[in-house]
Amino acid sequence: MASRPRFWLFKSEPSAYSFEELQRDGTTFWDGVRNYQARNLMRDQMRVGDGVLFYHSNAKPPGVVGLAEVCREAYPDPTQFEQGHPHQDPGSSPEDPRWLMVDVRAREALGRFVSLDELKADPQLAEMGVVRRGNRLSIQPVSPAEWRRVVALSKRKLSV
DNA sequence: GCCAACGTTGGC
DNA sequence: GCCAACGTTGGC
Repeated sequence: MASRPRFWLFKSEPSAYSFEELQRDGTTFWDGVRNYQARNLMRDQMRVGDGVLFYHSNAKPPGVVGLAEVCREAYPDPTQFEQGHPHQDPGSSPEDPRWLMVDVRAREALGRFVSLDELKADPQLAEMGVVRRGNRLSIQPVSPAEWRRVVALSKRKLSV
């Protein structure tokens, strides 16, 4: 079988669920993904132990705040069946669930916050999904080199 | 608040 | 199957 991604970037709006909350909770279920591409990545590629860059979107500034890992593989997202839930999907049924989620567990916070500006400015990260304009995918594969680079940046003093 | 990017929906 | 309309994302 071909190699699969072992690292991911998960976007979350900190006003909805922040990395600090994940650290407090320890683990959480990643409900609410309603995009087929992101669902397929979870279903087909994501495995327990995969690394997760926790990214704060719609934040000031946006950027990567911490590390986490997948701790349970894809299973049905119950919110799709909840009456009146904002993520309810009347077209999905428990017999054939359309939407899945994984569980994630907090690892450590990064040495420091690595902003989107800094990711964009780094030539080694030019191919990273999150720096590309218009990329709205909330779950993205990250290469091993990109993972190492982001972690390395977080351990380095911010050059001004 | 603006708006570009992009996914989804539905008429045809 | 095309594509215009619409809704959402998310940086700025």
